[in-house]
Amino acid sequence: MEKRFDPQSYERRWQAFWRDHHLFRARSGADADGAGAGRPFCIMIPPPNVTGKLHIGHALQSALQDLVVRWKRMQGFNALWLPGTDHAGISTQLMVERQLEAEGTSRREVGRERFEERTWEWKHKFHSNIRQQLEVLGASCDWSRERFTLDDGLSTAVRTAFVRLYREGLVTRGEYMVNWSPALQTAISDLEVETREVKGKLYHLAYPVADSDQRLVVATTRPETLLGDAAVAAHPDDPRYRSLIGGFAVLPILGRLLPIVADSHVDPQFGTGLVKVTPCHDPADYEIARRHGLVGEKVIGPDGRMTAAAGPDYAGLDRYEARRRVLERLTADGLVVRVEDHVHNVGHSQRSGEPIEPLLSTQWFCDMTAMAERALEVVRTGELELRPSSWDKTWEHWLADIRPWCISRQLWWGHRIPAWYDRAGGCHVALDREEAERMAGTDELEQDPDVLDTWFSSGLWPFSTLGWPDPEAPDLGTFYPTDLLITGFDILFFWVARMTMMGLHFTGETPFRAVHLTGLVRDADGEKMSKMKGNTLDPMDLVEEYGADALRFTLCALDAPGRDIPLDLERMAGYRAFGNKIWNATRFALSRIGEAEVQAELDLAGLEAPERWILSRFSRTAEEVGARFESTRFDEACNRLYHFFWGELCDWYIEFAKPALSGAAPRPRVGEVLLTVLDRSLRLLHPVMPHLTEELWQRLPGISRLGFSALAVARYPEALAEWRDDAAEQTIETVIGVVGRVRSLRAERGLSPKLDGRLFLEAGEPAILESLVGQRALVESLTGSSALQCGRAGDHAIRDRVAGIDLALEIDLPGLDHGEMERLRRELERLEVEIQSAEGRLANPQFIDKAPPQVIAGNRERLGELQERRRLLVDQIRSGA
RNA sequence: AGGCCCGUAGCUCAGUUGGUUAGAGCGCAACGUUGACAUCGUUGAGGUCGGUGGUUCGAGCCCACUCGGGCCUACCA
Repeated sequence: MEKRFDPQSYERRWQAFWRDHHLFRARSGADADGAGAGRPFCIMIPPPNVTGKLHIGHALQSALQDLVVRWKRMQGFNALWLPGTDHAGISTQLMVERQLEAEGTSRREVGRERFEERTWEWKHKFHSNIRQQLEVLGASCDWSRERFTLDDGLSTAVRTAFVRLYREGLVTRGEYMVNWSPALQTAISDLEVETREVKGKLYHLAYPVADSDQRLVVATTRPETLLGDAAVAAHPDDPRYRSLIGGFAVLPILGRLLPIVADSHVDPQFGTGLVKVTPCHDPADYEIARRHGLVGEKVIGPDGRMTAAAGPDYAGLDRYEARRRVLERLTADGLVVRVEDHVHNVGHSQRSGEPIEPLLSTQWFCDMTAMAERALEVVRTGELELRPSSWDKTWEHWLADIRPWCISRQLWWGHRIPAWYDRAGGCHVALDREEAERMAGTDELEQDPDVLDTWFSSGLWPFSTLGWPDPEAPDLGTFYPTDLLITGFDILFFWVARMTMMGLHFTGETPFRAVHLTGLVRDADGEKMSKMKGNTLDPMDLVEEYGADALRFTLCALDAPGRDIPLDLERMAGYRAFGNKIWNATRFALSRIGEAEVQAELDLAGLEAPERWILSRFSRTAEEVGARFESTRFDEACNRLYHFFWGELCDWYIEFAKPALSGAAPRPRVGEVLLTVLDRSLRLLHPVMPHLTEELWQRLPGISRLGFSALAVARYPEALAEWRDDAAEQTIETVIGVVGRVRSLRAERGLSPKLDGRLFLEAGEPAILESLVGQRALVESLTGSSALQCGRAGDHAIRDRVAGIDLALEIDLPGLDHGEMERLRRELERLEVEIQSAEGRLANPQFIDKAPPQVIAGNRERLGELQERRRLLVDQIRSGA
């Protein structure tokens, strides 16, 4: 076996092996019902945007999903991890537009049809990228079931869903205030708006009162919208303006008369207590205007420029240029009373970054209230579990106050809205054009030019990918509802909530039983990764440097619930070293076990304590790891795997095995046990480190008789009651305690490990002493001592007490020097403090009265041990002095 | 404005239903290498758990207040 541990040398090979043997293909329909098919288990991938390459967040989620699906598969489940990609309307369109721009043309110039072709070409190119990257990570997806949100099946699902919602009256078309992105030239949903704090100005502007020489001062951050004002409003109880209500103000520049109205939305404390009302360009003003039956002018167009309604001086100007001009004019007219600095929140387009423009616009909306009600309920009842549950309140908060979802986008890349208009303006919503023509009674129809919000199709993902709306679809019957969703908290509302609502609405069931929400991957300093900062890590680079398994282990081990993930490369190097450890432990075993083979069933009869100990520890570990996988505590599962393999199997058991394997102190079937534990350990680790474990497992002698074609489909280990052995654990724990203490004693005194020492067990419970003597060979070899015996050592021996045993190390050494004396005195002081506190506690009648008996007994035992150590220490100091 | 999360060793983080002796990895120090692994081994130093008060026989863990950091939701022009 190669001495060097080199993940690059085998990772791709096993990916190809798994793929070529179709090990990850799930069974459905009649095939899944057959004997031995296993219960179905399904995870849907959060489909990455087809535009890009995978980032580290994808790597995290893929590592976790793959862990779960591999684990379930090894448990005998008919496990499906369904992969796919999302067409990602806006970002894909932007990329292709950028490409066209580089070619000196534009989407409008090439036309819709050609543009869509170009985008499909783009899609094909990047799509294979993503698939390949997932494979490099070791993802055990069922590629035969791969889906794309724009493929035929999913498009049918999207149209079906839209038509049904329309016929149910939940999807409607109408003119409302929407978030408009002037850069993208499309409406966007509330979720795609990100509020940022902006340092701006608050302008106090004077509006003359009609038929009076009075002036009203309004405060606004957006003077340019004045051109579209429809009123001036004050709070009804504001005494300053009460007398003016019902009168009129004169709109500066344009000279229009504006009614002065009372509306309780106005905050008398803010600004001047007077608001200019611009119904078409401010959501709050829109509401005020609606309440008072006012209409306003649209003075800003979809392109962010002023419209003709703004008057000839401003028409065609950019909104910010118009602001400057309006201010100039007002200043000249002496109407700018005051300008204050003002920090306020402004909505920005998440995609394109520019301030969004609230605009009155005709769009398609989906009423979410009823669906949200059910989504709330399933979390309340536990039918759907959010992990960690701290997200429950956020879920409540958002869903309880949900507003209509603007689902139409003025884009070209996406699902075209299945609505057709006849010449008379009649709207026909249908599954396809033919149906629409039948409904309209004419073929002179024009399809709505808009497409649907990308998240509309993503919202159907858990069932559209399985064949919905076909009720007979075999995959749907077998795998829906799915079991677990693993995704980032950042798309809880965008995606998880919408899938839940749509799933409940269309299938009557929650699309998954649990959602595991991951944090954000940050750099080692906890900074958010961003291209701007240049601190991004490309998972493919990390695979190259550390191997996919180390990357996976790191990501899984850092996935603590409700926390972001600080990705520390030193830590990843540590887990690569863990791989090296596993590699070398296996290499050691293979070189020393002679004819031994892995056993399917281990005969426990006649095994000695070290063997019984490691089997018992393994069984316990398997139980703990399984429980933590089940509860998606991947961090804890990984820590246990790490500590078992390194801290127990390598640090102790292999050391115990050495004298036995070398023949110095033979024990029955030690090679067999070592190999079998190794086999089971590799299985246990496989879901996290699939490549390394497969590579090593395939080399173990005897695996061909286990009946598995690969580790990836071997049986996952479970806790075995017959492997549990408390007596062996107790014995070996004592050995470990004694060995550790003797090593400390030597190290503290600076005694070379080569100096032979004679180890005496001076006192202790006879049974424990006996079991320890039974492990004489181990204790001697691990402490560098000889002649382990019960009995009294010479006066100058070093003495200590551990695990109820008084031990003494007799070694030919010079007397204690001053420094060592000091150290012993400090140790004594420390002991005194602890003894005092333990005594105090035990002397407290209330403690004795109320604490549970085990706690009291534990304290007593500990006090005894402390007192005994004190006695030995005092002796030591006396004899040294 | 409302909600959520975090503050534990030099760094990054664990710490289950409160049980008295707070853990890990990395880093650091000393020692160790012909026989699995220097991507290693052994030993060690280092925290009183952001602060204050409370509940309790007992608090890192529960409660209140408070300071600091982060995030989300929200139409104050």
